[in-house]
Amino acid sequence: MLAEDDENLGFLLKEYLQAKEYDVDLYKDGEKAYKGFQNNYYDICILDVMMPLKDGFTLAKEIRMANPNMPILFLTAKSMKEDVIEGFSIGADDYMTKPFSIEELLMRLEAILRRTRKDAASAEQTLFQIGKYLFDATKQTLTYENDTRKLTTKESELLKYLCLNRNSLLDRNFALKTIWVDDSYFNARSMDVYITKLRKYLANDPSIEIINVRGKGFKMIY
Amino acid sequence: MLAEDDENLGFLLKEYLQAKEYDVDLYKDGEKAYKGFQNNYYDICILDVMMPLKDGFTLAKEIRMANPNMPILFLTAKSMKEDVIEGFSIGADDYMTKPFSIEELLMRLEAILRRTRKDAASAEQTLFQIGKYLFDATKQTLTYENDTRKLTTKESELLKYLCLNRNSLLDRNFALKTIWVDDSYFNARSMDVYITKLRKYLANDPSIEIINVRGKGFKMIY
DNA sequence: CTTTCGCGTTAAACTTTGTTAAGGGTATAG
DNA sequence: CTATACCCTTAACAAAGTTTAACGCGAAAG
Repeated sequence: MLAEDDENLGFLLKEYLQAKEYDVDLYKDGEKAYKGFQNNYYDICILDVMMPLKDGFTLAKEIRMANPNMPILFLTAKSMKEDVIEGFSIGADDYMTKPFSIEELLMRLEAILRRTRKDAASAEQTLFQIGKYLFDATKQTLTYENDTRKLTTKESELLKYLCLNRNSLLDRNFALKTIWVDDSYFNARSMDVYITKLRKYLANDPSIEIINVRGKGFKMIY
Repeated sequence: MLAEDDENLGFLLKEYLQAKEYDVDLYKDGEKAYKGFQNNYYDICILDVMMPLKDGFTLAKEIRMANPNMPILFLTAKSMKEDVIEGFSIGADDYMTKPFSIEELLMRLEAILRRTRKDAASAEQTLFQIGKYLFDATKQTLTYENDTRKLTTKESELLKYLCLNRNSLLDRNFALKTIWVDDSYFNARSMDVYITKLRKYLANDPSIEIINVRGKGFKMIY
């Protein structure tokens, strides 16, 4: 979503981004932009600050109210320090002052999308930072400072699912069915043994904990 | 991690960020920085581009090789368009040209951390100040002065709901259904046992009370 | 005033998990 | 073909978490 009241600049930006394979909707004032936002799903909002009817800061607040994670990039002639700071305090992801290089805008836009899409694509994630450890689920290695340890398949799978559920529960039966194929009593005990092993491996960083939730599963926090 | 060869600027930045409660390690050339990176866990890397021994771009490539998710912010006197573009192509999250406002740096840094920490922090409130106690619902810990006690899952859940209803009623049946899944007679008695436990844990600060509302539930006041 | 009911508290009973070590199977090297 | 190493499971006992039981008390109901 692109909200920009300067016709020339707005059109130019839209053309440029479309040439880069982005789908762009251009709105020429803050109110139209907000209506457009409500009726579409956008990956990112590029907002001019000074616009008729509703300014960019107000618009951004409303957008963030509706969707706290929506990436926002401000685009403005205001370069006063206070404005930049206001922009970021609203929760902007980036703030560019006119005149700017259109290529730089693209770069910044992609830097933001890279981050925000990573979370969505995280099912494929294979590299995890666990406190001071680095865990590579593909190579099945766990590194602490200079010390790299090779993990077995089961260790690695279990740790991966704990990572994917960071700070929330990894359901016991889910883990058993995915990693151990069936959730028998003995497999459950086997999983407990593996939890003990992982706790030992991760003991160097005391901020990492694998907490048991009785009857439900485990959660790893850090 | 802060890599900056200009002594004055480096020191100033470090001081400023430390005043904002960040832990900062300052490195004065690219090679020292890389060694530091390997031996520590950082949340973000702030890299000057022109540095002795190893420039910022090269350093960034090496860092990203080791950890593709590491947030990187470039800080540089180079404002040439090609440099900005090179910085972002390496995968930078932001790029600031000198001279810059130190407050803006902080804002941009926090915008990046906001995104990358999203899963950790955003979900819901997890930290509660209960009188002189500090309660962390994620870590399941209750701290009084220097003494930290680990809570069990049920203790922690119950205390969390008491906190969320501070000074107002936590409905008995609501708590039973959310924490104990069903509101049978025995579960209700179990909850009473837990209330007793929490009262004991919180006894050090007499201004905290968990008051029973006969037939309705409990309310915690402080 | 007496009875009933809900809650406070403690401790025992029961269930699940933690931990260590031994056993069993399979791949790899000699 | 045998020996070894490695991974995973099973066993056994210890420890922790949760529920149940029992008894006492005081407030509400009759």
